[in-house]
Amino acid sequence: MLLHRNAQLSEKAKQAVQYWLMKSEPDECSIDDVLAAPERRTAWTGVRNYQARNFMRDAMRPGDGVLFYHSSCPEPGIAGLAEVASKAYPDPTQFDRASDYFDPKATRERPRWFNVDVRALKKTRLVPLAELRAHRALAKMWLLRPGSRLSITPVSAAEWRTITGSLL
DNA sequence: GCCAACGTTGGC
DNA sequence: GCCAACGTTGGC
Repeated sequence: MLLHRNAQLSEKAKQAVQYWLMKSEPDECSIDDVLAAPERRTAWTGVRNYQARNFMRDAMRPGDGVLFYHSSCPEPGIAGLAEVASKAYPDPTQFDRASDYFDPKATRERPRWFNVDVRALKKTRLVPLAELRAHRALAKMWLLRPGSRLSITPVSAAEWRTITGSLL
């Protein structure tokens, strides 16, 4: 019985859905753009920050929940819901000389940058950054840390519930 | 366009 | 390994 319960628990821990916030500049790729794309899906290429890369490469799993955030725009904030749609794989833009994201130090044998695919689920009302800041239950969100600029940040299950349950 | 906060690069 | 210089992010 004890063994059985432990097995169930560890299985549950392994499969627990994780949550993320991913920033995108709407001029480049908005929630509408992804919803309009084939299979409502896009490759999250172009991330050139090691911490954000590591989240994708080492932690993200298909099915993880994603808050789709619009940044560097007139109304920064959460604009939609999405999910991780693939495991991480080498970002093809690092090998493309014509790409802004070309990295001369990356090789196919030793890729430096990875990305996942993201599938858009729905557009939501725009939840402005100021509203997130004002919400006490979100005080510890990574996004809201002073000076935080990371384009991919973890979201706790409690934060996810707060946002999807009472803000959207 | 400003600027604060970070991250990266490269000389030493 | 230090650290100054430079580049980038991203809200305002």
